[in-house]
Amino acid sequence: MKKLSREFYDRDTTVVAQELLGKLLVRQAGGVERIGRIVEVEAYLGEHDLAAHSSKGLTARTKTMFGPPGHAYVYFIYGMYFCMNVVTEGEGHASAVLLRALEPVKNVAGRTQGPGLLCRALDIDRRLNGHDLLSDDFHLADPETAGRITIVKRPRIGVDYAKHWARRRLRFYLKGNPFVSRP
DNA sequence: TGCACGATGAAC
DNA sequence: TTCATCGTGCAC
Repeated sequence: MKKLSREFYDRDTTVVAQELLGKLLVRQAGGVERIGRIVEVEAYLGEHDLAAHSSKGLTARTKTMFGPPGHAYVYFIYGMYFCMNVVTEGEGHASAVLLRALEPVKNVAGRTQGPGLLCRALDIDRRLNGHDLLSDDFHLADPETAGRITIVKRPRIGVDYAKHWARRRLRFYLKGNPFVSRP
């Protein structure tokens, strides 16, 4: 189980998003190591992408997205949930990949089908915004047990306000996986 | 300084 | 389809 490198994240966001499928999210908190396999993601392609928070420009909230790759962008939404992203590409590109669903692997209690639920299950909240994903307590890893997978491409969820960007198929998930939030 | 609304999830 | 619940961005 090898930790993903900085270089992995510093590439085209649609490529990183698809390659994240099947990877492991590792979170250590309170002496417990929790692990989930990524089965659904969405790519957010920078300042031009009207669905991306970074389309508002550099603000206190979007600061992490504008930062270096390989860091977590965690935000609070609808007054009750947190969502976790992985920052991609070079500093200033303001792109990221939203983790939408996990398949439980180790010490995962509660459901993980959806961005808000997976954060709750893995104890991910605002404290982890900007956290380096090459750290020991919070990172992604390669399971190195690669099997054949088929990737399904669909429009992103909940971004109908984003004009033509709403139509683009930037949501990726593992075909047939029962933990995908909205197959 | 106020206010509309959101990269959600659950209930009805 | 409605609602819980609050931070963010933008209008005033």
